[in-house]
Amino acid sequence: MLTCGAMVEPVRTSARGRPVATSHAAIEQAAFTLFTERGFASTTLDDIARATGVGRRTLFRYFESKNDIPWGRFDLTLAGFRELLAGQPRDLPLHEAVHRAVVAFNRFPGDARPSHRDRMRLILTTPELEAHSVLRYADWRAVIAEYVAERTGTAPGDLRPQLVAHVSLALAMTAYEAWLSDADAELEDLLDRSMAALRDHLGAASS
Amino acid sequence: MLTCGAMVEPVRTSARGRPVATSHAAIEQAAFTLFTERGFASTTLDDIARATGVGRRTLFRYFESKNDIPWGRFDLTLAGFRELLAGQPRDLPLHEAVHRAVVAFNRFPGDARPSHRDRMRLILTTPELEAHSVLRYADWRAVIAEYVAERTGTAPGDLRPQLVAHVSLALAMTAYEAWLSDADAELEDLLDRSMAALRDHLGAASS
DNA sequence: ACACTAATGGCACTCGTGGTCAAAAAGGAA
DNA sequence: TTCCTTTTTGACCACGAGTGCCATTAGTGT
Repeated sequence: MLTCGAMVEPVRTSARGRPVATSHAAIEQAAFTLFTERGFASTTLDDIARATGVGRRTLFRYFESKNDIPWGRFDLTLAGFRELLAGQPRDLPLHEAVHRAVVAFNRFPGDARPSHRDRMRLILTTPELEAHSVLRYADWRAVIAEYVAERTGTAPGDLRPQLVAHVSLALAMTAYEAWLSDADAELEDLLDRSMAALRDHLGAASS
Repeated sequence: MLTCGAMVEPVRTSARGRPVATSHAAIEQAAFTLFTERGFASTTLDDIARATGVGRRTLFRYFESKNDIPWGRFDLTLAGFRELLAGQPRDLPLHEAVHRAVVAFNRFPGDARPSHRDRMRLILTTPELEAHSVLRYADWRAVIAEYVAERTGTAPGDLRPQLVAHVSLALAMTAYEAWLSDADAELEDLLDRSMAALRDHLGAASS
């Protein structure tokens, strides 16, 4: 669902003016520590500001809202997702291409696995975040819809692109939830198994 | 996605004590008028309280939050959904049974169509509401998961029930969004077409 | 030293939300 | 009628998220 944000700060255009006092990554880490200690709701923005050593007002220049903090720089990772889709072989069936890109998008280096899991657990088990996340998911879906539209010669808003986007998200969510509840399962396998379960459910041919 | 709330107030057990000053339906209607006039965000709870003629504090005894107002008494309609599922012939393939129940759940008497559409338009085009709605969707999904679990002899939390629930929601969302953007389309047709598009996408047999 | 620039952070304000509690408005019993 | 019980109401208060405004700060370039 998300790559860690790559932790790259968007290079300042000129070196003029007052230097920045913090970074997205710094805020994110300080906040995440507090969230796991006291819980998301009982951590105030004042707490996060104090922990980061920055004014409360400044936090809002890095993140649009408290709910956006756990997602990090998700927007940056969507560019990568777009590339993954574009890089799929054109002769692959559409559903296969989308599925492979989704799987690739959620492949993480082994050492990043634990933190990714913690992050997703926070997001998927905190009601406020669960709700807020649909806005991120919408961006993610848009990337898929665009790709499907391009390959089928339709508009992104048409039924087929939207359908594929929504269903792909449904598969990913199913896999993620299973991943969180089953300690030693591979996310990649779960994505495949979700897809297989869907085909099976609809009584589809083996592909 | 939702039936209008049936507008039934939960009968008071005894006629003692101070009588109620308003009802869910009254608040809902007053609020909806304001929402369409000034927009959701710029309508404050004070506005709604004033329009309904009750204290602001009282609103919270009828709805958990401002975001809950447009959904009305959705919880009550889920009971109906559960019955629709239970009423499907047992010899129907599972995917067919679920699909028919979803279609039936979203069938509305002709005269309720416009208001239902206005309500869904508000919910699906207001970011705050779009986000908040996932909590309602989760309840809706749980109903499906339970049914699938019961028919397949699994637990509601298992992969198959969760998968079917998520995908069913994806289909419904796709249909609803298409319904809102296409003035003269039937929701029922769109649900069928979404399902057909999914089967087609996966290269499934004709059923 | 001086101007310029960009980020910071304090202040004040609105609004949603929740806790507490006295007052209001009914019915029933003496 | 009068008092008691019951239940809802609504006022008051507190807290936290989010936002607009603006003086301050800390750099760079001349």
